[in-house]
Amino acid sequence: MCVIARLLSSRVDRSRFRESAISGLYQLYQAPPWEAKLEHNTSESVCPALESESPSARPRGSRHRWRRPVAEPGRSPATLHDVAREAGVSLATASRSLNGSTRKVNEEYRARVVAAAERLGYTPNLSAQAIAKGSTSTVALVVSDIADPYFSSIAAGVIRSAESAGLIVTMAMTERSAERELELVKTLRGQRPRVLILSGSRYVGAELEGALVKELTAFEETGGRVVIISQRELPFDTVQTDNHAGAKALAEALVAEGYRSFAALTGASSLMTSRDRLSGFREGLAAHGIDLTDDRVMQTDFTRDGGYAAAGQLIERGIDDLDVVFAVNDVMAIGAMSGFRDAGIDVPGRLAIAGFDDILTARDVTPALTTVRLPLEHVGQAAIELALGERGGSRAVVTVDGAVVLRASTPRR
Amino acid sequence: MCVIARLLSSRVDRSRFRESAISGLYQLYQAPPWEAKLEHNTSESVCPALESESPSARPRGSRHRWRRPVAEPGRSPATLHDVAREAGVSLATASRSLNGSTRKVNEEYRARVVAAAERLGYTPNLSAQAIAKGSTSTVALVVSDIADPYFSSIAAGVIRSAESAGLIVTMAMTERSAERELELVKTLRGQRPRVLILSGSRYVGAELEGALVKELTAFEETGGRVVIISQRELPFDTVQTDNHAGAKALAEALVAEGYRSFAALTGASSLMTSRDRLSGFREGLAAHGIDLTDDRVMQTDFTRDGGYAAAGQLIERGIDDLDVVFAVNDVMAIGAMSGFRDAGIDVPGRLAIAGFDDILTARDVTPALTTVRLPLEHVGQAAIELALGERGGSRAVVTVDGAVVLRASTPRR
DNA sequence: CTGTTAGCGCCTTCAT
DNA sequence: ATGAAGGCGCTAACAG
Repeated sequence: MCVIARLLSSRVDRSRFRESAISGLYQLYQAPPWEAKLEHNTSESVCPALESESPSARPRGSRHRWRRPVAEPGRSPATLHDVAREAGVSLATASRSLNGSTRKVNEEYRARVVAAAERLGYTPNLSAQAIAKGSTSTVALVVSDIADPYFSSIAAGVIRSAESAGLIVTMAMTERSAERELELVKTLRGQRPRVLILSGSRYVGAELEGALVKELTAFEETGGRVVIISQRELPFDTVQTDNHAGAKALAEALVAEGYRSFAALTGASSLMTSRDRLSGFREGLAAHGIDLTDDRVMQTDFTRDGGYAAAGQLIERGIDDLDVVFAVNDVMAIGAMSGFRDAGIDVPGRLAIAGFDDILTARDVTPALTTVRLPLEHVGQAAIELALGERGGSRAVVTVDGAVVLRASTPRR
Repeated sequence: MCVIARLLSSRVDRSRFRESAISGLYQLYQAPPWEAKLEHNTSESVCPALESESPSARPRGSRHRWRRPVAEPGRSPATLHDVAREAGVSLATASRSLNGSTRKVNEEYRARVVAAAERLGYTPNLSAQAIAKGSTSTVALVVSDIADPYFSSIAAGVIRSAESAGLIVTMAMTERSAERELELVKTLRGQRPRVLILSGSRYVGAELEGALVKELTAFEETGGRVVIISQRELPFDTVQTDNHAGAKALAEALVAEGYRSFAALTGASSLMTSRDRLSGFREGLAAHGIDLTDDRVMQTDFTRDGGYAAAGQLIERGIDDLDVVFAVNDVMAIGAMSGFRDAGIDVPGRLAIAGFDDILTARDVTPALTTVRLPLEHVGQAAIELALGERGGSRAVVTVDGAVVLRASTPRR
């Protein structure tokens, strides 16, 4: 039988992981974080993939090893030099026929070189090329958390555009820490990327911001391009989302739909994105004479789990006087939705809910989520275009507007 | 008013985008793909973020430019040489005090160097370091589509682990094309990464596989590590998910829950992941004397939209004889769920549904999705550990098992 | 412990 | 059109 107890004791899978753990890193498997996440959803049961019933010949969840003709791993990659020698031409000719821009090389030689390269499995060493010509073809992208659909959509846009421009993308995660962000920027600068894109909310009154700006400025002064995605607080080219106007529009739309009593779920007060959206929402309500008082604003993590938790807080506070909850982003809204559902509160029957971003799954939850649509992939694309466009003597700011999307989570009332 | 017509004509946002489009790339904004996606969900209405009502001073959705003291962008980054000179020491000393492993340098000199570096905003050129010491500190990760939560979770695991090991991750997307995958591997090899991780389903009978294996083998023979995530078809270290057993377990669990009449949604028959899961599921049913005939297997895209479309196909075929639908992955299952919902079919009342993977949002849809849990972040982590572990004379295969998670989408019946 | 000097793999004038 | 040689930024022997 499949019982909750099995899951909560988390014995089931751990044993499997233990076996498959890489020596020396064993402790990493002791308490897999993904198991911890299960705690707030106790209405599920887990079956141990029925191994007990399938006495498979091959042991599962373990690490197998068998002989393989492994080559001496000391050999190093073929170099241009090797190719030139193999083709019986000079280094310069090889270089020219393989990567040189203006083809001024005898077709026969060229063919010989290409053949030799093919034979040797030659791939130009990008680092060497970078250092020789003094410029790379990489884009460095910094996001808060790639597992968050907001960022993964933006990243998809960035990567897609970058690739079609022949650029390689390197990515780093700040885990929403300003310190880490600064540190990452420093590290990434070492790559001498052509472009450095910083995605993720800016912080208010950030003391590290000075250092960050300094770092980014230095990068820009030495030929790099930086693009910020989110707020226009930093003095660099920016793709900005109009959080304030979007939230305001949403508020007004909700009022138009008949809602009168609001609550809001926000992230840390230091996150500008959260702040702007809340203030915009407030302003929209105020325009219709509705005051969103502080006791109706719950602050939690800017994440799905934060939203889930906030739902609990709100329930504790009492929801009798509410008819709709606005979460400053979709993942929070969806988390809250699950929270309400697990608490037996009907959405949207008892409480309507709205978010912001229009992440991919917003339309797949039930009820489908009312939100402010942001064309996330295009934001990423716009960032690349901005970076690759000619650099004017001035700063460029692209403002992307949101569009309110009313869905089933906020029915007319 | 906000009416569907506004959305379908897609005039609303396009005008905004037009303004914010980067010159020369205008056409990219002509028909934003994200608008196209709206078509199959006609039960929503979009408001134009009320700009008509807010005569804001600053024009929205446009590109602003204003003067900025832009430095001559010709300057190049400070080099170690510069630092050494500035500090009045030799190149070697500077190198040693900044990056050298064993600190064997006079504390006073060290301080001087560090100060000079700070003053000059020096950052070591990673390319130069790479080429000088003959090894980089990057991990190249290839995924099908980073916007897919399955891959973004794996990527998060990879990035997190890599970063804590001091490695930088570069990422590329195949968009599920075998050709592109091969091409990307060739390009990425040029980075001379320490590790090359290939994520995403393998293909059956892939004619390009030979070339891919050749490329990867060459990479490995010259000191690189390659790790495959998915199937064990390729002769390299692998983190494998036991798709067959997981799907089989799910099938048996569903039978145990009282289900008797099944349908399945699969991806392209060339995708091993899809194939394995289907065959496992079939086997699980067969064990209980249930035959999943071909007319009950719908083949579509391995994506959310594929699932959505398949729901339509299934409805057209008729669902009277079905009581549960198994989709070979969660995004398809969730897409199908939306498809059924939009068609007015009650899930799970009329039709139950189950997926595979346990992506983050599986528990947030309503009803929460029954699935086979895969510890995705840990898969990414395991890949890094495998790659960074000592290289044995043999191939390593880590098999990650799934655990059936029964949720509300498949109530006992 | 510090400085000098070769390279690392490649591109790019500069002659030829 | 081709080849020889210098240099990109840095590290790693090697002397001192």
